[in-house]
Amino acid sequence: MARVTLKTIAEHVGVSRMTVSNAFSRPDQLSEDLRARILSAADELGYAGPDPAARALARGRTGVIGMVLTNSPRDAFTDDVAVGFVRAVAGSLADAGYSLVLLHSSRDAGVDPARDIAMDGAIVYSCAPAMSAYSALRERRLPIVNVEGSPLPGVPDIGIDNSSGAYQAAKHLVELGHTRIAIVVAALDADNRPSSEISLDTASPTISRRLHGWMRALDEAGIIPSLVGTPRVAIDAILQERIDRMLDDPPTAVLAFSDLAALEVMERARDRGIRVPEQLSVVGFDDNPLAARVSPALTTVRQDIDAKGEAAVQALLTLLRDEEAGSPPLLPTALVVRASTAPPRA
Amino acid sequence: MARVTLKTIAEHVGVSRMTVSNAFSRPDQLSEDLRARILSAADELGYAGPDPAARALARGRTGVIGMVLTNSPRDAFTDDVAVGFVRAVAGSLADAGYSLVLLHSSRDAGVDPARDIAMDGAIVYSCAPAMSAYSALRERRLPIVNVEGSPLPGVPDIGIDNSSGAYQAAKHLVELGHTRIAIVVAALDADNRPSSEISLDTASPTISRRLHGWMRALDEAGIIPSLVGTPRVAIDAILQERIDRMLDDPPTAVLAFSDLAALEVMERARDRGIRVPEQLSVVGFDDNPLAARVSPALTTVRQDIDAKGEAAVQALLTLLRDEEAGSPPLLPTALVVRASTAPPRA
DNA sequence: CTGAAAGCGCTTACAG
DNA sequence: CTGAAAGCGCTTACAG
Repeated sequence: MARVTLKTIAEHVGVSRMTVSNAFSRPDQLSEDLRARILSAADELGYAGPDPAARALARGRTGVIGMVLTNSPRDAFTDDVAVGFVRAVAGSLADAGYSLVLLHSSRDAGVDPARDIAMDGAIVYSCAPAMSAYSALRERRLPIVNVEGSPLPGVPDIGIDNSSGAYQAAKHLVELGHTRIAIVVAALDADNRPSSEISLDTASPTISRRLHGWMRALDEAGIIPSLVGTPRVAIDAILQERIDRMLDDPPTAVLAFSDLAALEVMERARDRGIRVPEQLSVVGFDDNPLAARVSPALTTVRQDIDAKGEAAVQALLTLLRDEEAGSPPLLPTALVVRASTAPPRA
Repeated sequence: MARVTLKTIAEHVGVSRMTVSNAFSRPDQLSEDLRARILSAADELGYAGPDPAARALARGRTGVIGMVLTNSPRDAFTDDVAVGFVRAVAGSLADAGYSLVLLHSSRDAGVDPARDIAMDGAIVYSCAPAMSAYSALRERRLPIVNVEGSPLPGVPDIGIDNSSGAYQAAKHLVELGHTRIAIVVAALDADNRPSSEISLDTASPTISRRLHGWMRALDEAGIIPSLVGTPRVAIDAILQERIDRMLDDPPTAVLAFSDLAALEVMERARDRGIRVPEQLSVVGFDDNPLAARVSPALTTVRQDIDAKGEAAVQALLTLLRDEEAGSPPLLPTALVVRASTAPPRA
């Protein structure tokens, strides 16, 4: 049995293909009675509706929006903040009738989703401008929105105020009286070295901005922190080992690039009998739902991930309407003081 | 400036459109030299490669696989297990050169992704067979794989052994000597009633199987548990309130449908000064990464979510190759005893 | 309210 | 190694 198409239905009912098309896509273009006859014939013949691929070509619209994540989906989905962002974006997109496709960066088999997947636009999340997916999207002249990335000419940027949040976090430690402070980051290769001795350049725009905020507050207080980091973008064995080394001669306070990293520090401190916050203050970033749950509850910097997702989708929808979309102001961040920070012991 | 297509390049170079097509899609079909000329002309003219929508129509293949989640992406992504599954599937799919599109169930604006998005196949996760997305996919005769769902004729099923895992969990409590046991679930409306008094029918196949396992072990011991549940599929205010009510006159042990629900019970118990495990034993399900982290560490049932994702993708790839794909055996589950369970106090 | 024409941009056999 | 023909299944103006 050949495939059932508009044509099959048209011949069956005795009308033209395009009347059948109208029956599905523009109900107001034909009489109710004729439409009912067409629909019931379609049903009878097992026709599920116009073929989406053909429709996409003819209409020039797919209903799909792509999302480029820093790494493979496997890595990205171990990061709670990234997951929260995907969730918010998928939700807002669904409200607008779009579906979200996850674009991996292929190094693998000849396929490059950013180049080969049919879509109407894309959201690029926390990516270095050099990423190949990025250039593929730009070459296709697809509408794109940049989230927590480095600014690119002509591309709307969405992001939180990382720098100000980090500044508040570091300032909080300074005000508590800490002077021996370590900073724990990813995407930066640093094994317990003073910040004055190593380059603060990192491939991650987000971490770069947080570093900037922390350093500004510490600079103001004349404090030179030590840096603990891993070249990878996520918490890995290298970082864990370096955190351990840091705890051999612990600072009195730690600024971590994420709540997950902060928890990592807290757990390792606990294993060694270093008490938080009495002996070690720890500040996270993100306000992961976990942060309020652990004990001691984590002092951290809150960001509104739902708002970020919504803002990214709104900017993209504006672009899809062929309107200009500027970059909205940075979304606010706020220090949330809980129980993991205290003055250093005398 | 008109859009740049194969034709533009062909005219520019002075070859036919299909030679240009070959340059991109079948490099072995033309001389290296000609191909280089074509590619550089394309580059110069700003041609990003064959249009994916047109290609999809001509090839009958999109490179996209859909995923239907129980609810809106917003709900699904609050569930760690679902997120882990999406992660595993997206990863395995990427390895095979496919991208994952998240399909929401529209009740909203006329679009129904399961009907309207171009894709090569779909994975249906933990859905009731009645879901509209389901029937849309079937009508389109798309290859589909069913995960943690109710069996459907002709559709491969992937799932873990929920029933056996739950049996082990309940058996563990029985062996510790518990007789006053409560079961906490979602997707089942039950406000602290004995299991003998209410129907165990639930819309969730997963919870239904877990219930079956728990009840079997308890039946064997002659124990009638009380049931605490909410009609919604996720933890909500109703469930929290009913858990609170349960703790007014607490059992000595709780079987929870997920680790998150177990944590909910533990937190509420702590708030009231009910000690876990001394006064209340708690068993979760899933072995969420959190489970080992909380204190006391949670006794739970482990499932291998990565294996589940990989199995689903393998089954779908088999179908896409036009081969028969049967349902593999249920993936194993195993009780992991940690610190949240103990014998009841004398 | 209905239909004939042109086109969306590519690929798949098939010839030469 | 290269190209002319047919087709993928639909939709968009435009006439009538």
